[in-house]
Amino acid sequence: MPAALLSREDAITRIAEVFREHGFAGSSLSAITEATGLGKGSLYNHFPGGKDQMGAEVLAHIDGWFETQVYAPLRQSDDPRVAITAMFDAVDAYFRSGRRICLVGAFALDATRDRFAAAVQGYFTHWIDALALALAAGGAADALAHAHVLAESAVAGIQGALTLSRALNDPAVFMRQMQEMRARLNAALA
Amino acid sequence: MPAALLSREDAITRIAEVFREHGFAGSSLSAITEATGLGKGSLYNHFPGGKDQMGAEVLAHIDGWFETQVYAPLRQSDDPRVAITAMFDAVDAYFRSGRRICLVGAFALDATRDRFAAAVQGYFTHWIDALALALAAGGAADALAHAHVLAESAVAGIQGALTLSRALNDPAVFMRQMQEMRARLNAALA
DNA sequence: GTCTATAGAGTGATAGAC
DNA sequence: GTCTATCACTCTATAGAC
Repeated sequence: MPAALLSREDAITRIAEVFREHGFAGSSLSAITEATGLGKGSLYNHFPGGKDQMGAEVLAHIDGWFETQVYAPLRQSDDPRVAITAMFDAVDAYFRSGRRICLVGAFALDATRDRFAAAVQGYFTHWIDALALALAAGGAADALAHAHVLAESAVAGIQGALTLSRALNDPAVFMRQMQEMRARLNAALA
Repeated sequence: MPAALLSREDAITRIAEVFREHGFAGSSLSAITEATGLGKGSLYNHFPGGKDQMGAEVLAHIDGWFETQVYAPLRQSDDPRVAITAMFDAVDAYFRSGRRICLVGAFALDATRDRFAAAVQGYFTHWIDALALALAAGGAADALAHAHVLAESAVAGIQGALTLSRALNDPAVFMRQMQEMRARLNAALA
């Protein structure tokens, strides 16, 4: 077997960047061949299901990253304050301080959501639930009742800050809002 | 000359709904002809600039609505608390309690932003500035300094709640988060 | 020979422009 | 409705590893 020019993972991350830039519907196969350097034959060899399979695998790859880097630490940590700080550090790195959008959030907004409904829903529920667990463990004021709503507002705030940063073409918006959000969550931890 | 079957404004709002559902890149002219009942010839008669012009006019229409229903009241009101309540009522009505996305936010996320950069940026800066003005007038704690950051976080929270609501297919997320946001802003008003 | 990865011409369908 | 360009995708062919 000849050496692959690109590992499967490399191909997936490059395809993800095409989706980020043009959206799912706006990403043509020729843009994908250009970004990956793979011809159509190679692409269909790796992803017989075509664009839909590429979308699904990109989402699975993102989910894998968040699962190990964000959700699991939130669920397992002894010290919620440390876990939440680590979450924001990971989020800042992943979204390049607001210069990179959330592909799952972008997929959620149009009909693309319906093709990947389970993955899109899973991404956000896992995130919110893991964060709520950490907040509740930290004993947020009337903890269990409010932790889920607070976690929801944090995840929504992150998504909105990404949207705003990109709309205004200003990463400072994201950085500023993440600063605020860190403070809000820390304040909730008694 | 036969009577138009659809006013220009009706056509624009129907085109907007197509964009909301499929995104800009994913909206085909045939989907637009179907939604408007206008043939391709009629569409190019009304919008010689094609899809780009449709996008621009849809954004202008949205901006007009927000200018009169949201921004102007925020700027002009004597009572910031009343103005902010009115803003959330308008937002809730416009976004149908989370069942409808923000098209400007959706456009912001992919390459569509670059086609309409000024409109996208204007929508959010006008919103944030108007809300910051109301918050500062209401004497938010160390008012002028923090009002803009707080306004930014409110607009980001709205955008994120819309994303989350649609991702989870649950309007309750949006309604819950708007409730929280109303309380947060009211608390900031001394 | 089989199998995997490559490339790309060629398919019908459909895109946006007019 | 007509146009051409481009779409997602198929198919054939090639290379080299076993």
